[in-house]
Amino acid sequence: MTEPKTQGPAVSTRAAKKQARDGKGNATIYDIAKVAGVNPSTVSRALSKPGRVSAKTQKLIEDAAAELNYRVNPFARALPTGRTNTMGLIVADITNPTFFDIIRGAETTGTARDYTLVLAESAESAETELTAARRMLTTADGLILASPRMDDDDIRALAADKPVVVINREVEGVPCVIPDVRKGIGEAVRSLAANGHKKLAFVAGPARSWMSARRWEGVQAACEWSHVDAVRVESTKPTVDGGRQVARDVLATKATAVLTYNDLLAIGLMQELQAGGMVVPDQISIVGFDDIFGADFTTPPLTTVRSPLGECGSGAATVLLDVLHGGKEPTAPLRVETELVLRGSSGRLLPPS
Amino acid sequence: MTEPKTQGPAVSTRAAKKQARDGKGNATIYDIAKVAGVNPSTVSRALSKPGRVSAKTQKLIEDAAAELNYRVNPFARALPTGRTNTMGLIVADITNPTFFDIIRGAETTGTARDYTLVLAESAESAETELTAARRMLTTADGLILASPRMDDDDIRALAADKPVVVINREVEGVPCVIPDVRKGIGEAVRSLAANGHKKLAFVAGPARSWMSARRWEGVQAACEWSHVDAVRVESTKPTVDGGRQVARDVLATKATAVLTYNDLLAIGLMQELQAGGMVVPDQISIVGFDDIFGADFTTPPLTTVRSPLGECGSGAATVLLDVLHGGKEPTAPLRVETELVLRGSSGRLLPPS
DNA sequence: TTGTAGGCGTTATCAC
DNA sequence: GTGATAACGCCTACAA
Repeated sequence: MTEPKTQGPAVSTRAAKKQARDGKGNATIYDIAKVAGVNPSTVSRALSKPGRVSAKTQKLIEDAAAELNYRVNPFARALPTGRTNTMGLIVADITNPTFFDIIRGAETTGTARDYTLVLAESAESAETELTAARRMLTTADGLILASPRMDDDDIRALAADKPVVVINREVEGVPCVIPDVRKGIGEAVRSLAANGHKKLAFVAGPARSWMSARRWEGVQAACEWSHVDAVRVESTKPTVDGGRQVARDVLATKATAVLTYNDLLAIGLMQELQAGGMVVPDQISIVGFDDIFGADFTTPPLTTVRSPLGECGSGAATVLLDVLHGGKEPTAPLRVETELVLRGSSGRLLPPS
Repeated sequence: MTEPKTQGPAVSTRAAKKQARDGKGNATIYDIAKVAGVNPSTVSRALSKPGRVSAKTQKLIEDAAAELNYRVNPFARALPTGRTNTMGLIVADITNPTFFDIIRGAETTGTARDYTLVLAESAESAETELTAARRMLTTADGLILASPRMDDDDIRALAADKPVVVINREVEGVPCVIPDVRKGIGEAVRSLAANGHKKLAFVAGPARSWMSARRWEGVQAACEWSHVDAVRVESTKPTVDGGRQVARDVLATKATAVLTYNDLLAIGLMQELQAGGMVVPDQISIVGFDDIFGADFTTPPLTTVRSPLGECGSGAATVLLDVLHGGKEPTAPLRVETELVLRGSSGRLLPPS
């Protein structure tokens, strides 16, 4: 590198490096054993379960390991044990910001406990999802499924193999982390009712989405309680574009307030309505779901029912790791709370002038 | 296990499953060999490199494998070969949408070539980044570093071990994928100049960011060409919040147009300026960088210099996989083009009324 | 407490 | 073209 003629730089060095330490690759427990003057199995014990070895030898071995810059070979370890210190996470759509916080939450708590996160995307397809899940389970110690689209039975089949935790959906017999939508939706509907709204439209999400069904139930219940009419509108896809497309149907309902399956739909819907000359919230109130990144970029900023996504991700990871470490599988779903984030896109209806 | 009392559901079933196939775990090439009546090593050959075995035996083996529902054990395979069909990706901040598209691009092209993506975050710390990178390299076949913060030498050290590809930064001797900022910045500055702007402020990114330096250079060059004054303003962090904080300094420059290191800064800056009563773009034009998710949520929607992030991710993955498959390391950086996305946050300056 | 020996599932290097 | 056999690096009874 420091020499004049730097031709194929990295490649050649790579080969050289491999040849270090007497022509072998990385240091092994055998090398440590030799240096420390003990048996390889003692090294193994000292390095995996401290305490099963005398303090003296322990130190001897640790020093030798440090000196040789030893690092375990994960594959060699995985072969007999099957454990890889790895957890898989499958999301429906990597670019959907809903999952960003989930990913981060899982990654952070995983890393904190020395687990690596392996990520895959299902592209909103139940089939791709199952394939990815199967593939991951061959190498990962456990799996987190965020808003899975596959059947309950498929999920249970996976869970029968290795620990699985589901986010945003309840599957009997499998540990789940689910936002409890009632509080947040209740707050949203009450706020809308207090502002004089009598009819509310709910823009639903994907048909296979368990969460969409729960949210619709929650909306109906809250509306009944607050004496508000609730009508349901179907969307084509849970994206900004889907929100634009559904605008026409929403208007047709004559509802003065809209609650959408997620923020993306809300943002698209708002854009389309505003483009059509409507004033938000003077002529129509819009409330989203999740409080994703960017929800407050809009004008007016989006009122939304926040799901603590990061908490879901870290909660799922925690449950998974606990089970992996011999803990019992939680029998009841881990519920996290939702809350209304009141911003500018909802409010009092202005009388038509 | 198959008995009536199914208490802890998943757990117990899991144990049962493990016991299938004569008490052993999954089918191995030995099982296949037995069924097909050949030697295990022949099975190995047939399954890994088709063609080294007679067509007849090949079929025999494949049938047996299918029947036994055989799947390779990645660890066993990795042990002798060291290959894992895995590539690592390290990003500075998982929740920064700049990286979303990069992640997706890498994941998609990786999956297409049967590689799994392993993800880690450095939390904007050079140290954490290096640690994560080292850890990944023990298990992954190669590494993609997106906007790395560590030293060039550290990167080269990693690259000396296994193939590494860098995104958003140029490191001598290491394959890189970098957006060429000149075109996009040129378009932006010319557009601003055409709208009568005479003085432009550039809000810089992190001091360690290679990209920030390139963008500042590009801005200076383009401004010189267009006879526009360019002044540089430092930011505390490349986030929405950082954008808000820098607003005061930006105003102090008396510049009528601002180009920020990234969209996040631009959005925060715009929010703060608007909160202070300024009208964008009538009183000040704002142009961001990257065209991240949500850049068009703002009012006015953000004008920005788009970097093809997804392309960067998939390009990096492609380069990495090519090298992994025996290709030569590209000697020159892979350059992708930037372009101005003209939206509402930039335009003609209105005379003070 | 420590050493011995066998195995985890695959690939690679030989012979045949 | 195919079969035997030795690694690969670590774990874990079992024995000492």
